[in-house]
Amino acid sequence: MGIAERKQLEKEIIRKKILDAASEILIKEGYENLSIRKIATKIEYSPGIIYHYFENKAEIVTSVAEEGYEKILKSLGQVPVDVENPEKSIEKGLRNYIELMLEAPQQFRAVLMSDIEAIQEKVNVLKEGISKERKSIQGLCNLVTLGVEKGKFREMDVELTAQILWTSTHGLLSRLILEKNISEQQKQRLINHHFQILINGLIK
Amino acid sequence: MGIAERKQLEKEIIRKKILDAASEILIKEGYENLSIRKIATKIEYSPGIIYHYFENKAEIVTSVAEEGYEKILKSLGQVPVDVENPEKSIEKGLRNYIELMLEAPQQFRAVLMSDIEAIQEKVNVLKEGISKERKSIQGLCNLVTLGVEKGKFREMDVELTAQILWTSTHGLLSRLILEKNISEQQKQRLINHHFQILINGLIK
Amino acid sequence: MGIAERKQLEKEIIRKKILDAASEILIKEGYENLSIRKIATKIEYSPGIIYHYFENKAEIVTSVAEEGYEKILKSLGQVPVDVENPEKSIEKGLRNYIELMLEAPQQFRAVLMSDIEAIQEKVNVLKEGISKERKSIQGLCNLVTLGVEKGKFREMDVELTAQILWTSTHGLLSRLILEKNISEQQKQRLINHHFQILINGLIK
Amino acid sequence: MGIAERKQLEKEIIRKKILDAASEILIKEGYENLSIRKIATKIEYSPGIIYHYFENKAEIVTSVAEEGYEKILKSLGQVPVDVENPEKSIEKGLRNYIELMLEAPQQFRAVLMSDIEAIQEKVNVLKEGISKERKSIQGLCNLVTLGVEKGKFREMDVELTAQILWTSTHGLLSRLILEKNISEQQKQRLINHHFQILINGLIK
DNA sequence: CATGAATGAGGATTCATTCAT
DNA sequence: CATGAATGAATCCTCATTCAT
Repeated sequence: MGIAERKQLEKEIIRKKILDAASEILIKEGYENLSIRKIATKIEYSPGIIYHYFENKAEIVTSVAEEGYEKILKSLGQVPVDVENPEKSIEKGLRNYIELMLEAPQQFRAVLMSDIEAIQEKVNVLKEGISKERKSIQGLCNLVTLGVEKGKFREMDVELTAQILWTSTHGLLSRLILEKNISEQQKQRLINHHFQILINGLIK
Repeated sequence: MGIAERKQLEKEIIRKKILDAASEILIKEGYENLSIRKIATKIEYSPGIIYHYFENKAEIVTSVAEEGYEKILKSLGQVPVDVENPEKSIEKGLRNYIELMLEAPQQFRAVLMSDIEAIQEKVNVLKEGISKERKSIQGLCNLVTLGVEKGKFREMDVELTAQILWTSTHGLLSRLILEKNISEQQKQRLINHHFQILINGLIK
Repeated sequence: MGIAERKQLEKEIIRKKILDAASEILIKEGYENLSIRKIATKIEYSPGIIYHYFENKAEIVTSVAEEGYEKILKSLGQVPVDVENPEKSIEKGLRNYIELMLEAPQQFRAVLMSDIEAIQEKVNVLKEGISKERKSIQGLCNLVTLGVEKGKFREMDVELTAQILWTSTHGLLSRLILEKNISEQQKQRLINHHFQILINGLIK
Repeated sequence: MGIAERKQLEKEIIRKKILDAASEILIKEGYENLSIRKIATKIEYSPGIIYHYFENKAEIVTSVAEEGYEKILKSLGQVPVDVENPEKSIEKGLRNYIELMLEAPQQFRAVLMSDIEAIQEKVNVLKEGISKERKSIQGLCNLVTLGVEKGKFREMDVELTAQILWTSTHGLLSRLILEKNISEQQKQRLINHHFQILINGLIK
């Protein structure tokens, strides 16, 4: 490994450190409380140094959001496909997603509720043809297709269906995150009911 | 009109001015960029005067949110009930709601996507028993009840159903607002599909 | 009573109201928290009106201090003279004073620890010949004179003695007021010891 | 001298500058008129920078007070002990103290007449057992003990005596500081008389 | 490469005071 | 006589960013 390479690597490591610190603050304290100084303190470097690795604060936030989005993607993709009961796989994947996000609600907010354009570009999901770009949506598409082919689901536009499955779940999730004081039991009831309606909405 | 009355009226006008300014900033620049100073500049008064009309910033934000929420309520309540086809009334009401919110997207964000406690207290919707407090949910409940009684909808918990109808729509709406560059046509396709799945999810 | 007179009287009443309100705030919340607005709210008038009765805030504070000082004076003068044991009267008077001030510590601070010139002019006590002006010091002087004449006290400058009796007591008192967390018992021990030393300092 | 050291030194210098500026304002204008902005203007820096060197305003005030308190301590401790005549050492120490404080009257006020909790914690003197904590009181205690042992002073509680010696002197001093227009001669007469009474109050 | 001092602008509030009504 | 709206300056403090070292 040449010197240039090693330097590049080191640079990557610090970048990672900064992003991790930012992520942690975002997760623990929310976007309003994220500041360059806090990041610097956390990584035990000076505030100035951060500007060697990132143009400005916005770039950090965007990068964190990207990382967060990767996580989201994975949660949806990791579910093993139950070929006979694709609706079960859909439900499982989305439940996975809900659980994961409820564990890091501030990150969810940062990624999916912020209005920073750079983030939204990375995260958008409603465009026609998006299933070719986003693996998460693609996964849902595959499962829907399966359901249709098996004759379990109604005939319908597959991508649109995947999108609606996702936006609906997203809606429930964002309210679950914003509304405090909801009992665990009520949460579960809501989630269960959500899937009852959605899955029933797919089935013939 | 007496002097006292006129003064009262003038006071109301300035209050309104402040709220309008706040609203405009909220709509154009989002919550992060709302400041007392900005409001003052907009209405061409000194910052201090704002505290004549409002206790503090939170009260302003809350008031704006309340106004926004009133709008939301109305959109859901104004739909005439089609007794024979409650699912049509549900869809109409929620479509109304989507349209209205798409016209004032930042206000929607301010009210329904902000994490300000004072606001959330006024708009929370997931609590068990909420249908007794919120007219909007109550309206949905009535329509669902109707559908069940008519034998059109499956037997199910009415309040939970109303809540999920709302959160799902909320999810689609919030993504429609955050994702730029979606064609009008795609928007309509998504909205149509959304209701196809949801309504189908209710029906026997 | 003529109209002019009655108006004068009314004016006095409001002045009194303002001073009482200011006094109450001073006593309860201290000088730092005294504001024109708070006074206005308390007397249920508008802030503006206060400037009809007083030049500015300083004048109010000064007036309150004067009132407070009157109180202080009285506490020292009201003790019945024990001709045979003037040292007992001295102690009683000063103990009276301590007790009174401990009940209204903020007022004590406002009057005796503030550095507002106008107040200090009314309250000074160290000048040579002050015993002719200040009844309180005069009272102490009389008691000291009595002690000297009876042959109980050492021969000494009477006015200086009265002044030192007062400043010493003032010193104890001001520390008692500023230092929190002193037990009642310790307070009493200090006060007792204070008089033991002082009185012993007078006696032959 | 290494770079780090020099930087450290420079930092100390600015800290000192800030404290000096604060001290000066305190001395000239009193606590009510001390503000971060004023300090910044005086040292010709921006207000923000002050927060590099101090957590907040309170820390500045506390630091100034500490400095002042150090002075006080020294004045009381520097007097050589006259074993045969401890009363002379007591008087000398306290006279020292008076002189020193009269030279920096507003600093005295800042430290000993302010009601800022953080300061009071550092200078309180009336608590039972304080002689173990405060060297100044401890010094007085030693001298009093000496006097009692030599049979010159009456038998009495040593700590209480030290405390009263201090509070009495504090009382005289604070009045000397607050009352303007007292002739130098009268000042001296008062101080002399003060010690005559006090010392006589100790002696058998 | 890294520091950390420094700035300047901005954040929410509070206040004494003035003045048209 | 009395109001109360309005100001302007002040309060403490925080922040993203820059830049000499």
